Amino acid sequence: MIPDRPLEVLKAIVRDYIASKEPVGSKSLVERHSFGVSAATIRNDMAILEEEELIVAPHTSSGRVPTDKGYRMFVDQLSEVKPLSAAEKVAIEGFLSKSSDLDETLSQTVRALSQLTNQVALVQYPSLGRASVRHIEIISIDDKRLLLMLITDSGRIQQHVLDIPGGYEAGDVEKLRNMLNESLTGKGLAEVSAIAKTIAQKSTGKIKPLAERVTPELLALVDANSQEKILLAGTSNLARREDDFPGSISPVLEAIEEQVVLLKLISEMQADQHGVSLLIGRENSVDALSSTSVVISGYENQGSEIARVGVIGPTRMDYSSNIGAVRAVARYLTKSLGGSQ
Amino acid sequence: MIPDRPLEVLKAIVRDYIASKEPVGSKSLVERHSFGVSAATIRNDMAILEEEELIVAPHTSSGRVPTDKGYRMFVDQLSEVKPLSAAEKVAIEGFLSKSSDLDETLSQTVRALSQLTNQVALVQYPSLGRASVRHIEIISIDDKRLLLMLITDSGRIQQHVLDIPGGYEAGDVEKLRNMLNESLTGKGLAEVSAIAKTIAQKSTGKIKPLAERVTPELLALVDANSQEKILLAGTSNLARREDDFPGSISPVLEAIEEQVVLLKLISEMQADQHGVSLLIGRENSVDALSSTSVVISGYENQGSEIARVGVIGPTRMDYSSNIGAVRAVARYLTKSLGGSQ
DNA sequence: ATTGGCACTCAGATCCATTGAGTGCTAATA
DNA sequence: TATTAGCACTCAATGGATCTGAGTGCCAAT
Repeated sequence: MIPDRPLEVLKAIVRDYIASKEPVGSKSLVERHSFGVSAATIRNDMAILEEEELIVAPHTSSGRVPTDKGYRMFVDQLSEVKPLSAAEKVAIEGFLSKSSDLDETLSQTVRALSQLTNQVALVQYPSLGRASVRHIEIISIDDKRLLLMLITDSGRIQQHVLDIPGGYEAGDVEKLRNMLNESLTGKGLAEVSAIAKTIAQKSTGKIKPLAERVTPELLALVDANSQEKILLAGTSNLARREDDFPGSISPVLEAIEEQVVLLKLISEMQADQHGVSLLIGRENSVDALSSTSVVISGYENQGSEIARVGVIGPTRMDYSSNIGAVRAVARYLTKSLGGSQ
Repeated sequence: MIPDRPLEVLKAIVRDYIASKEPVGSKSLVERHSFGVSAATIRNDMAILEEEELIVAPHTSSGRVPTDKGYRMFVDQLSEVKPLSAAEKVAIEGFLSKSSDLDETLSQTVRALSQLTNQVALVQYPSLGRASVRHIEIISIDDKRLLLMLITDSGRIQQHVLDIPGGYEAGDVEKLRNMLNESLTGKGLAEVSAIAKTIAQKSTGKIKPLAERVTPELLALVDANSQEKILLAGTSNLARREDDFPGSISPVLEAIEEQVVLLKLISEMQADQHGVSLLIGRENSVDALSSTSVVISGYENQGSEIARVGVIGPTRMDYSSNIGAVRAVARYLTKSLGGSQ
């Protein structure tokens, strides 16, 4: 479709623009790269690119800037992404090796990724989807309160404090816990709801009131667990890129803080050839994010993809290194979760 | 010290400046407020205020702007703060009544506060200081892994997954848990360290290796618990106030994301007459925050102050309503924690 | 102590000329 | 046919120069 040299010109324009943040013109292009042709020829090529809407001129007589479509073609042409430096690898490993607690692992991961990329980093909590119950625990706190815990095989732990106004007996709690674990351990979260209800109904005698108090809370925990959640880090990195945003950054920050929106966005994305998924500029459906790009990869727990991790930044970002970093972090995360979780 | 009318003039200047964001001059002052004197007289008063460094002129011939010292005098003169509207009260109660889980309560509180004030809101997790062990739990996850939990009386729950490469026996775990709870429940966190070590030493036979594996992790949990932690919400509210900051907001955002700095800042603050503590502009020691003010109040759990909650925003903020909101939220939080935690 | 009057200041808006990077087009060239 | 040199043209950005008006400080009068 598009001849060879013009394509090279496009790549050069993207790279120069990312580096310099100035619209790039034919002359500076020929002197920075060795195309072996004159500026006039480059201009002809640029005319082709403009025809294809891959680049655009901010004003009649000035250099060109890549369009979303231009960036898209650029990344699709990327044959290899920038690998992490040894130092960066060490840094990630150091971050991730410290902990085997899911909360901590994720929060360290997201911080590491944001420092690595100088962008806003995000990580999605493992979603319930295929998660199942690993263990249910009921702990006595004092004579009128219990702590109910749900542990899923994705490593997520959720707890809730229950008031039992009438008090309870230790033996009953023990029995209920055993009942719950026997019937629920290993079951998918989706099944829990139905099973738990029958337990409440089937239980008899002294246990019944306790069961009827506990099971609804258990369901609430399952629900809370299915509420997808995102962890953010490095919001100020966006602010530092202030002038990459027309008008003000504030709507962008708002949109990013809006979990629901972000979740929808990243859950619709599908990995491409590099194991990462990209949305560039207006390719995403959120208006406030029309001048940002999102780089996402999935991470896995025990072989099945469970959630995503990535960065979000101005369209004018260094795609190559960001893709590399996101991919690497996703891999380390998978490794770290598979190993000790 | 400062005569009556000039003081009134100062208040008017602060209020007008907060509302209009423009330096305020003598003429607009006399027409917006009824001082019963002429502009020239106001000018004389303003000269006094300027002499006292309560106001300052951005450039030789323009209106005046309050200095940090001016804001300080203004808030110290505040006899009453703006009470919350009925709707706002309902909103807070709705937010807080939903949950008895500490994590959730705090995260909802901080979100509520940020929406109420349109500022960045922050809440400090209950600090260990006077916290003590409520319960220690060890849960079997599978045959090679245990989940260790520490629950403090401030309601904070901390957990960690332990690999036990050699496996373990259920009975041993049971015994160890009982030992730990007997000797540690009710003890202050500071004491835990010493006691736990003697347990590891005193334990004999089969339990010893397990105890030696578990107690260090328990200490690590205590340490993690003593790491103070802050929850933030509404960062984008700062961005919306962009032009209240000279240069760029990005260093401000960075400073706010720096937990250590913030913690130091708020832990040094002491409540004043309104039950709130204020730092205005350069009164705080963090350079990047020199054009922000911090409004903080303490909240309590079972009668003793345990941590703080507040907002941070541009010096040019509506002190009256922010103080009101922070104070109210702190009270609701205390109530909510005292009641169900 | 307060006020009207007045000369003075200075940030910000408006207008204008200049500059220069960059373009599109054309005619010549390989 | 693809490339190139040359040239006229465009237009954002820059830097005065000028104007305006809100606001001041000060003084003499009340």
